[in-house]
Amino acid sequence: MLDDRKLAVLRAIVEDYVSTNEPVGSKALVDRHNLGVSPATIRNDMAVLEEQGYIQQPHTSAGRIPTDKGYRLFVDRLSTIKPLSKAEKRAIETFLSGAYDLDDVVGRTVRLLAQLTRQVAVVQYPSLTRSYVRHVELVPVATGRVLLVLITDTGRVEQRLIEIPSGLTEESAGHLRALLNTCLSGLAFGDVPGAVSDLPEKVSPEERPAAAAVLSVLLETLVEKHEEKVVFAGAANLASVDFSRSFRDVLEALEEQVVLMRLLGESADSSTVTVRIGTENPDEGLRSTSVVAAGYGVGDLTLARLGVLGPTRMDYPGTMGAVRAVARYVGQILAGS
Amino acid sequence: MLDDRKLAVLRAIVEDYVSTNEPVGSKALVDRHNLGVSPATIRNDMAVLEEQGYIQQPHTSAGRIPTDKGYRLFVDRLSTIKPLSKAEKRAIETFLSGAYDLDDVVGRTVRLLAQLTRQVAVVQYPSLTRSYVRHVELVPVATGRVLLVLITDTGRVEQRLIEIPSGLTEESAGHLRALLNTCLSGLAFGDVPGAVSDLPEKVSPEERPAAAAVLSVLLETLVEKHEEKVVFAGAANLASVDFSRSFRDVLEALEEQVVLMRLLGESADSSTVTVRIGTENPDEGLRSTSVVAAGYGVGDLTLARLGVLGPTRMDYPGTMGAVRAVARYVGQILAGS
DNA sequence: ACTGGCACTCCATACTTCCGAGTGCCAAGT
DNA sequence: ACTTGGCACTCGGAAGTATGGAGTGCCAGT
Repeated sequence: MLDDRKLAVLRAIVEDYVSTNEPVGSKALVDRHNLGVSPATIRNDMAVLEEQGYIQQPHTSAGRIPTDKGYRLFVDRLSTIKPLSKAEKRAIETFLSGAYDLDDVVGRTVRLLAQLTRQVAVVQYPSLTRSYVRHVELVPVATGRVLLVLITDTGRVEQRLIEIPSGLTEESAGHLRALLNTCLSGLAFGDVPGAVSDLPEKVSPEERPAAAAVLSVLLETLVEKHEEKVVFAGAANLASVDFSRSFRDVLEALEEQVVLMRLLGESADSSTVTVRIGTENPDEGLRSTSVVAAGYGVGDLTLARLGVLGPTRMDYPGTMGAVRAVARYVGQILAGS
Repeated sequence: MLDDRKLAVLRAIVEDYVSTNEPVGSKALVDRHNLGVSPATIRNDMAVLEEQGYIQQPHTSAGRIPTDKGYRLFVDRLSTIKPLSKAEKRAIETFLSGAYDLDDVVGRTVRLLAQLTRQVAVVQYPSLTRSYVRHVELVPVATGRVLLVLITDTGRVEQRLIEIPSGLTEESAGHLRALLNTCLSGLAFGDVPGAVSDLPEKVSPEERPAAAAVLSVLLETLVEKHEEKVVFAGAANLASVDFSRSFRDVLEALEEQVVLMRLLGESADSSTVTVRIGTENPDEGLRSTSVVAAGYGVGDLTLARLGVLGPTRMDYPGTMGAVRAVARYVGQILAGS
């Protein structure tokens, strides 16, 4: 259907269009890439490519630009992920190694990725559902109120304020804390509900209401609606590109946690880089953007995902390289802490 | 210098320009406001106002628009803060009352403020320097590593990972934790350095290196460079306005914590609403924006600041009303939790 | 199957025209 | 001493009008 030269032409069109941001014509193509044939031949090829839906012309008598389908083919078959330069790798290392807690790691990562790709970076916090409980803390903060602090093995710290109408003495709090810790330490979040089901029976009757309150909050807000946290950075980079859609839509989408989560997609294999192009995107208003994402984690375990959002007219090989590299380094950092 | 009618003219110009976004001429003025004089008279007044620097014309033979100085006069002497409508107040209450921890309060607040004013909202987390220590926690997370968790009376939870080369037994950790808590609980952050200076002497020699490590982190990253956290929301609202400067600058500024902090300014009196207009702004690139900010806190104590950033061409009375109202409600919420 | 030639299309740019809102100023009125 | 109507003037923006060039499709020739 598409012989080698036609594929080469498509590749050349994508590359030129990405770097110049202008529709590319047959003449320009043979000038810049040595294809060994004349413009007329290229024109015939381009006619075929257009018929198949890989490229299109904005107006009659203008050059061609790739369609989403064209980018898809390019990403799948015509390009390879571009490794970062030594300098870039070093930059990543030095930039990430100074982090002192999880918030800091995530914050640095998202800024780094934005800077590296000159696009909008999105990073998800290590998922709670795939983490393990390291420590549970109960801190009475006022009469009738207790702060539940939960620390995971990935360094994530979650807090919830709990109302305990019956009050809770310092002593009972200590008791309950000890119980919770022995019960939960080392447990995967998914196993928490089963492990605590019989806990109310283990405490004295007067402590039971408090225990129930704590447990209900624990299960409700932490386990069931396994809170996923996502941050982004580099929105300023959107300004340099002009989207067909007013990029108000894009900014709005970015500020919606839910959309952001869907954007990164379900984690397939850990370190595989996935690309979603233009209309492949679930979200309205992001139809003119592409998302390059990858999972990150420690060892085989994928903890969460991170990625980059940019115009469909994007340097896919370079972006994929950056995303892959950053994902790996973040995994290393997390493993080492 | 400026008689009453000239002031009325300036007020009318500001109001009209804010609502129409078009330079306003003498004819339009007398039509829309019943000033009781003819356009020619207004023209004379406008000439004076222009000479004094309160208004300017974009081009010869165009209407006038206010200068920064004009807005300043308007805010200081020609307008009063506009109270919110009942419906808006109710919206604030219901929206904020569902929050379950500090992160949630701040997150909701910033989104609420952005929605209310249709501009970019900025909220600072309750300042550590003005908070009190409620609880200190030490959690060993791996050999040689301890997580220091610090909880303030405002519900803020800070965490730092600490390397302890010599290691720390569960027992020593408990001991140290108890010491820290008795030492620091209830203390203002400003008083922490003094209170811990003699702490190393109170622990057994083998625990001393660990104690020193913990203290150095505590003092360094929490007290000295009293970490201030700021978040923003509503960047999408920037899209509807077109700034003279490419708003890339604005977005960049928004992603800089430091700039954001400076933006809100030093807290003067708690609930006074302050306005910084255009060039009064410290930051380059925000010269075409104005900031309306106020402190919030519990009782007399100002914990931090929040505000709104928008174009100088802004509905000051309305924005000031929204900022003031939200600041008050946040204070109430914090007081009640 | 490829290539050179050729007529055609159409976008972008630049240039011109034209209208009207708005101004400044002046002389007359109160 | 203000205020006002009148008037000439300015200038930006919209709409219309060339013009050039990049790019195309097609065809006949190799």
